[in-house]
Amino acid sequence: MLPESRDPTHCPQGRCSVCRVRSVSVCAALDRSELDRLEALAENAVFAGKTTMLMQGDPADAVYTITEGTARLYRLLPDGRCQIVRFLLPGDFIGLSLSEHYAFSADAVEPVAACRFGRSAFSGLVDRMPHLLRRLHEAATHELTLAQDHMVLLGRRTAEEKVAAFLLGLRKRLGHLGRSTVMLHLPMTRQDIADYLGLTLETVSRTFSKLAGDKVILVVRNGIQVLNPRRLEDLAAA
Amino acid sequence: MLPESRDPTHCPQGRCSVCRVRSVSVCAALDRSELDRLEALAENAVFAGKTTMLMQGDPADAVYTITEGTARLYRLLPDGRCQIVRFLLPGDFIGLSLSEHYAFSADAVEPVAACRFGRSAFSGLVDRMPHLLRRLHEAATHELTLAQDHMVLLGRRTAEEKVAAFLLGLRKRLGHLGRSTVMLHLPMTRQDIADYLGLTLETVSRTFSKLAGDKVILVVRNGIQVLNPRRLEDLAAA
DNA sequence: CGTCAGCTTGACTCATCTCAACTAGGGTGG
DNA sequence: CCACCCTAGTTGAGATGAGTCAAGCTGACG
Repeated sequence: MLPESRDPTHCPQGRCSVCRVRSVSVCAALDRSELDRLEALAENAVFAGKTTMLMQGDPADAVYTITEGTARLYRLLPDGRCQIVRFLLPGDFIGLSLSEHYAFSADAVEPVAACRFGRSAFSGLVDRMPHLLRRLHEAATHELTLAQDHMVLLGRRTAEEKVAAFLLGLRKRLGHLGRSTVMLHLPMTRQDIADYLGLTLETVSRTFSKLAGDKVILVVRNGIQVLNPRRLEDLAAA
Repeated sequence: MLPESRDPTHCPQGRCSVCRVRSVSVCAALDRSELDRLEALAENAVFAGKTTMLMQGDPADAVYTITEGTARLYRLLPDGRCQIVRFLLPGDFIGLSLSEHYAFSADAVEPVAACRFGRSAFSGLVDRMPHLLRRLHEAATHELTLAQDHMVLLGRRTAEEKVAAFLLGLRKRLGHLGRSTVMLHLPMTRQDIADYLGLTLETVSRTFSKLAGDKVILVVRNGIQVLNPRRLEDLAAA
């Protein structure tokens, strides 16, 4: 199911210098000798699809950089209502806050490979490398900007605008990773998309159908194809 | 209209050492000599109620610490729809990202006093003070956590839960600042609250009336009184 | 004392949710 | 290799929470 790039020898001893997501991850801040020190801390971690990577409230003993696959980062209300705050793609970092406990839960939505760093060791490294801290801070403020975008979406957009904005956002991120921006692979379920957009799975499904009827997208197995990106941008209302 | 604490001599030459919000602001990270250097950069800024402090997209020439008053931090959609992402209270910092352009707009909702720092000078100071950067990063990740809480609220809570959660959140923040947690002063309009909660002003008003009818709160001029905090917590659905 | 912004309330509408039936693959075990 | 089941997705019909539109109230301010 995984692309060949994720064979288990991809980064066996934490070979950061040949890491394919380094340029888009927080590790991009480091020079060669610093990378070596980071490498000493790195472990490979893999998670099967639909398994839990970490849970809100658990002691945060590790931080991760995703190297392959897709994860969902979410919060639960006591009655089971779920809000996905972000989908994680290769290059994304988990544990920016360096705090003692995770503030959210994370699941693999498809098989995930990640680079795992012990939190206290990583935190020590951050203390000794101010530009790694600077990079983490940039990543945190970037996420904050994304979070604000998402608040606008959740609070002030219609179902159709939400779905269009979701597809465009994913398209952009996949483009950044060098993936196709026409055939979007959607490893997550309709329920996941609904939990991300503050909708129900039925509304997501109906909206896909409507966009397909309007020839803006084509719904295919495990994904969608973007037929009319311009139209999609209009529908997303900036 | 302002409490006496905001007389214009409060911090005339940027007297950080006697600043009343220092302990809750990012400046708390600094020791005496560092504070002196920060002081050299500080200017006082005041903004009348209902005036714009800064606008999304503008060059970010300054960062601020709010010392008095309340501001709203928001994004606009092209058609005028507004989402307030956060209300700023004394101690809150604007400009965590240190980026070249503001990613949001901010208005004073009541008269605001702030400590103003030129961005490039402040950024230079951050480069020379790693624990100030650490503090900024902590503040950024804390805001990220708040942003995630707010996404859950916007995406998955009912109007009543939203209003209850808003009141409890404000109550907690005001408590932190040593203000009353029974009589909550609400300087913002119903429209502001609606734009914060992803509702309409009518729904906010109706929900206040309903909570008042249930004797959970009492609606008074320019604020509300919390009659039954326990009940309010139940209604907020954690 | 008149005007106006902010707030409340009512009546009605509608976008989205809820509940439910049905379809399509994919995997599993006999 | 087929029959079954199970998960995921689609679609329909009806319910409803929140929005819209509109009227009226009230205290602040000039």
